Amino acid sequence: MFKMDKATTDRGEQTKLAIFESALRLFRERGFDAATMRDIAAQAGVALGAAYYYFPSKEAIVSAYYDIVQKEHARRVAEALASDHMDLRARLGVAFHSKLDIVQDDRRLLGTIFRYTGEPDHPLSCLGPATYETRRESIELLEQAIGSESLPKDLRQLLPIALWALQMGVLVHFIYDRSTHQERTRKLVNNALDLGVRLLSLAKSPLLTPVRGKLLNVLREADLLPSNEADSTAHAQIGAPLKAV
Amino acid sequence: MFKMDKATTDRGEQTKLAIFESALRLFRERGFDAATMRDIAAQAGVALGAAYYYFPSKEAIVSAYYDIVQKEHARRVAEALASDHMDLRARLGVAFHSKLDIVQDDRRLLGTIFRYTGEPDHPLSCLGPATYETRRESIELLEQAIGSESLPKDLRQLLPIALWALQMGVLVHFIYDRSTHQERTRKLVNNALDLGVRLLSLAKSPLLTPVRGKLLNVLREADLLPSNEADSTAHAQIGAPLKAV
DNA sequence: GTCTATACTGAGATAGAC
DNA sequence: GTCTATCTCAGTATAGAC
Repeated sequence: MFKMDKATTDRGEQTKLAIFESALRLFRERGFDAATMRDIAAQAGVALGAAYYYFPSKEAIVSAYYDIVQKEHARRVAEALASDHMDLRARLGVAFHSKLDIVQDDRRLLGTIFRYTGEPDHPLSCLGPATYETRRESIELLEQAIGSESLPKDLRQLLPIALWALQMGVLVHFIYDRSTHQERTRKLVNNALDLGVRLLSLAKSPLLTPVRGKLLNVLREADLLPSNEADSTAHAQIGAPLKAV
Repeated sequence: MFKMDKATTDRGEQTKLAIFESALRLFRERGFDAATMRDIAAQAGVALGAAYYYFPSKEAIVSAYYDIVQKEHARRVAEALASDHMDLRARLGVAFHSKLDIVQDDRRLLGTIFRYTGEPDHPLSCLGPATYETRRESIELLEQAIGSESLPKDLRQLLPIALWALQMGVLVHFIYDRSTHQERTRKLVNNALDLGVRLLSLAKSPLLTPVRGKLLNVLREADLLPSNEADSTAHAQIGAPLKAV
């Protein structure tokens, strides 16, 4: 399941993988904070320095984990979309549920993703410029799931980002969900998508074009959507999910 | 402006206040991470242990700060609502902007509020059970701002929580906002409230009663709203903003 | 380039003396 | 209530083996 990259030699790759897997094992057993870098290195059979040689910080390991989750997510969604012909609701269901399937056993680990939400300049800030690329891939995956559904232009721009926001919310709910196998979150996803698809049909109505326009303007002014004209000014980053700086 | 509580003696209160103010000063100067507990204690003229006697952790100081912010917020909103007769839009404007006024100079500090978002059991998790009381007060304040506006029962239940969620989002935007004096966030608040109040009139339409019902059900099933019948089962906490355990 | 071994710093947090 | 001493652990530094 796990394939790491960027270790230049074959042996390096082996070592990096060993460190990564040792870390994951300890994170799952004891939680992120209780697992020390020294234990991780020891369990992987390498010296402390080796761990830091491959991962600049403990959080970087979680970050690598999340990258792998994202890749696996993309793979599963692409596979599912290719094989079957599904309607929008079903395609979104696949996108949302497959994500949860992947992280099902790592909820505590997933939580650390949010640790730097409030620190825009931190390299691991989940809304910051440094994680722009990850965010973009995540949104593009949802665009794929939307596919060629017939939509007015404004909704086509809005929907992927709205879904991304929903997905972030779902992940938070997932982390807090104490029901067995997080069935509540699963239900939330299903209900939210059912309702969302229904609201989408409503929202498509030409009667609501002006309201949609207003909404888009609000989001654009807040940099939560890219503005249409090419503008070179650098603004806030939280949003600007489509902007790199 | 700052009044702390729970220091048993008068001298204790003095010390606690000194530590708190020293901490705030250093947080503002250097940021949360760069300000060490040792510096805070030194600046307050006490030993390290004294600082930990009054605040179990560095984050707890921020937590205390946020409690004070909340009290000040309640004061200002109550004052404004008492003096003038404003419409809903204006009242909500006061609620949202006065909050931003209070934290205007402490954006970096505010960010640490979100540090434990992903750790449900942490005492400072901003969505966890441990901060339930703070959350409830915050929602109640927004209920006051809604006041006696005529609303269908379901919207009356939904609106305060929706506004609270909006406020959290606004705070995140505020932290990431690089525009001068965070004027973008101010605009976002104004635009969002304009649009929101307009959508609210639309949403009140009896035609939409079934859709509203569906929405409420989704949220209730996810424990994002308290269920109507008294149920004794303890569920997820993220939501259940009205539940304590 | 890939590591080991070891030592060191800094800072959050705690124990126990007073 | 307050201080001093101490602990733990992330992270850095360095020097060198292969």
